Amino acid sequence: MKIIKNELLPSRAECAGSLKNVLDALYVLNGKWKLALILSLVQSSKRFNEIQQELTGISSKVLAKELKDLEFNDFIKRNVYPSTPVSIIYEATEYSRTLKNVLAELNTWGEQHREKIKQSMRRQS
Amino acid sequence: MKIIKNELLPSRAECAGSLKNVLDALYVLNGKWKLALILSLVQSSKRFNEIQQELTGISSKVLAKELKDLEFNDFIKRNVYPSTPVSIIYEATEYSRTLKNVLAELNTWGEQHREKIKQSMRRQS
DNA sequence: GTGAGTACTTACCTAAAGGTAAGCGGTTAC
DNA sequence: GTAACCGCTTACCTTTAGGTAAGTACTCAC
Repeated sequence: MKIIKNELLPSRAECAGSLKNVLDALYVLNGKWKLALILSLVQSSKRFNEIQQELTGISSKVLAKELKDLEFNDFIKRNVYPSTPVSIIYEATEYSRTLKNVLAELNTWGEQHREKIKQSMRRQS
Repeated sequence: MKIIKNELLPSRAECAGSLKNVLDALYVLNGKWKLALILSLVQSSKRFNEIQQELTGISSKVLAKELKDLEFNDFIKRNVYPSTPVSIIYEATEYSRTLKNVLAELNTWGEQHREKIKQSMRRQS
């Protein structure tokens, strides 16, 4: 196999750049729950138990950990309202809204993907 | 805190739906390398060693596993060319190209995010 | 004071992800 | 023959994610 080298092509550096960008994005957005959690709070602010009900399957331990992590990374804000009893509301920050397009695309793709899986299951049976 | 229930709001079901979509998408695209690997092969078909060089840090074991996984899920195709010695070229399928928008958004966001991190590092020092 | 709800924390455990290093079967170049 | 390159595989080990179950500190309703 011949490999044609063309150092003048601008694509090489661009490709490496986009690869790095995606890798960097994945680094903060990793894990099973992070993006779903951000999406949930972008849709509306919620309390701990409300989130746990919406993200069925997440344990309180993992939820607490992820919330701390997201707060540390400036994706969400933890608001304590001094009512009696105190209510704690988690809300998405402006920064997490910069993920709007990413989330929208993942939403679209996830829907299509589920359709595809369904159809390949039908074909199998 | 008063919770105003409004079952007529269409958003509730839509939110749950988009959450499910995102969760489904993340289910197949999980892991440290999967999306980067797809991106790399969407940009151009490559051989095993070429991929390993581009995704600096990935071990041959993990790369082999991820490639098998992605092939099984129809994201990539493994082509064996019977030249001497045989050359094995991995290429992205049409299906992996449906991730184009997702990857583009992750690319954009990842770049912005790195900028943000850089600036907050400067502020700290 | 008993039970329930809120927002967690803690201890414990398992499974999976992922890394290291070595090897292997083939080919090719010297 | 031997060294090197390709495309992996294997054995081994560490780290991490993530789950379970219980508990805690507080408040409120009854």
